[in-house]
Amino acid sequence: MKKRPVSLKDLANELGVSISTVSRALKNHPNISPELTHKIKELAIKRSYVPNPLAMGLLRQQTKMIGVIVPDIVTYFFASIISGIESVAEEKGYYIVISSSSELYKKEVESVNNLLKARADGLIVCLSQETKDFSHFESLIRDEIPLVFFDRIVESLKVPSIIVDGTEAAKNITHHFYENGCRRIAYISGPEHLNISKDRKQGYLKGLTECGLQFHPELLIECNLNAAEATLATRQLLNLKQIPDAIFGINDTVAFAAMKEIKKHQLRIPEDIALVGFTDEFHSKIVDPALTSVSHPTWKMGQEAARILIEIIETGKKSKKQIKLQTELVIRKSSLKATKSGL
Amino acid sequence: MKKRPVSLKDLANELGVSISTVSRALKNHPNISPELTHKIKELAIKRSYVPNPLAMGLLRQQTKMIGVIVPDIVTYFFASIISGIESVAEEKGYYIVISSSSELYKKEVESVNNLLKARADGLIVCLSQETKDFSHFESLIRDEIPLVFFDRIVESLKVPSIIVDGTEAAKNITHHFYENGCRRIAYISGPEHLNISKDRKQGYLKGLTECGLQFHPELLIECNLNAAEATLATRQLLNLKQIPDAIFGINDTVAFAAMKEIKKHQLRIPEDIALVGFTDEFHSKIVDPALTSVSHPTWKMGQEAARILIEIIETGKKSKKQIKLQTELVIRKSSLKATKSGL
DNA sequence: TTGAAAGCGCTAACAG
DNA sequence: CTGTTAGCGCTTTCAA
Repeated sequence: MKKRPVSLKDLANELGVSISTVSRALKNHPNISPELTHKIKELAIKRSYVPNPLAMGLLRQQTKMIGVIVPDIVTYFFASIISGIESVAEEKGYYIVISSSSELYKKEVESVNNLLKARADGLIVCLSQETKDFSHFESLIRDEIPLVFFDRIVESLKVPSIIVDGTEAAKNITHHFYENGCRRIAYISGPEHLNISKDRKQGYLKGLTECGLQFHPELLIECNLNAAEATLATRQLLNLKQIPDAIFGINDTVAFAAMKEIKKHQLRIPEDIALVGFTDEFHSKIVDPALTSVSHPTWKMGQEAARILIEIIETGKKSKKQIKLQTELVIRKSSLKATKSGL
Repeated sequence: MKKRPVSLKDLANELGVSISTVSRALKNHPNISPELTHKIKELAIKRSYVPNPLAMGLLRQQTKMIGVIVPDIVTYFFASIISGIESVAEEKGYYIVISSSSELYKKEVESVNNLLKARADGLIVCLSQETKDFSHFESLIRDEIPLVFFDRIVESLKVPSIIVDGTEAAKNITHHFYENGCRRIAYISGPEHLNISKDRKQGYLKGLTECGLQFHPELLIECNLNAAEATLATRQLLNLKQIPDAIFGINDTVAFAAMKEIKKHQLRIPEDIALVGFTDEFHSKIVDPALTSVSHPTWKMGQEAARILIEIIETGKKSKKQIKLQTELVIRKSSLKATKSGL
């Protein structure tokens, strides 16, 4: 049985003063005599008084809880964004509750509801890959619960969001492939309804055009963002009469799966097929060959998301601020076909 | 500005009854007429009434918050344990707040304090690798805050814990190496003060003895649980006059680093050096060659930890239950030197 | 300069 | 069967 922590009342009783006096002294209210203030503060420390957040929350109608919904928690990408969120949350006196949707629409809805029941002050969300219906978010907006999206967002909803410039990044990848002598560049994309799939696809196509390459529909495969489907997609590419000489995976999970499948087919990376991923997971450096990937300013993404959310929570101002951050192509062995590039 | 959610009072006013009547009806108190009960419940649903957890918490002196402190959040091992914790927590009406110590003692202490301030109902903790002083936990115990350790525990404290049988697992690894023809088996261990280091070391030594192998002190290196130190340790092993023909890493992070370093030295895995990790991370299958590792019942570990903690929270009973789970050696290419083993 | 009282949302003991 | 009241810990008028 937990002991009851000391309350203002306890301190008040011990000193024979009123609760309000103690309350005031502790927040340096000018109307309390310096001596009393001092005495009260001393006792508070001695008894290790900590204000009861429940009582404060009840009074102010706020929990200081920020709900964070992510598709998964086991990738460096999300873990790092969460870290960023946490760093500013803590600084501002909030704590975060993480909820993983496991890429499932149903679990995402559940998470929203749970967080709502727990009276979270606001939500930071990255959509699950299944999510096509947004009514759970619309009702949040209706109830004016502060909400911020990141990475995978709902474009039709006027909600602040933090994204990266996936179009630019994908375009750069295509150019990088081209410069390394690749001419049949394949793209394993994600579900078409996700902004990240669309953006990167657009960049891919743009890059092809800029490089004077023709678009071959059979080189663009759409699949779910998991290893199993990516393996199948890769297999499909490798069974083409004319196989690609480069593959761009929409994320590193996809690229890792592709790498495995390419090796299985006795093809060399990058000599036969150059490979590039996206998001730059921890293990990009560990796989063999090391995977070229697109690193994201994840920490910053998290921080920005938290900053915007807390701003909305505390000022009550609505915002539709949309922040687009730039990424960086981290070139490693998996895409370095040409020797000319002095790398 | 968030709208105030509906309260019992709102419902009571709308129906012209008292608050307590509404409260009772909603929890099927027998003393309320069926019709009234029905009417009240209907309105509650219509207005989507949700009880205010802050008010409940204040009344019952509990937050329904479970604090979870882990060394990191980005490994599959911890992410999966957290999942397990979450599953039973949710079932029992608790939510969890995850705090990462980043393997830092200072951050661990901070996390404990934050969770304490937030009035978490209990804590589930895996020690940071730096932690040697346990006063922050002792004060928890003094205040009778329910506490459960997992994996890396404080043996001197009488606190319930969930661990795996690392001794048995390490012994099996040694045998596995031996059966594959290895005779100079090295072990890259973690900080000596951690129970996991000690347990596995003991198993390693036991295994050597059982296989009739001599212990060579230069084949046992103690390092911190990170890639940089593991790389150094591996280098040290590879610079020996007589290099090992097998390396056992205390976890997969260490093993991955070793793998990289071994390859760098132009040695083949497993032909020149067999390699085995621990915890069976997601990427064990992705690296080349696939890494033999020790898989943990992570989901179950999390569930058990949560179950025990909640039991303590709700019954107030003290417990020193110690659960030791078995692991499984998952054999992959990195350790299969011999062809005789029909695998 | 300090205290008393109301109220945040809820439950439970006590009256009717 | 239903209402009134007190109280969980805290802040904040309003009184003194």
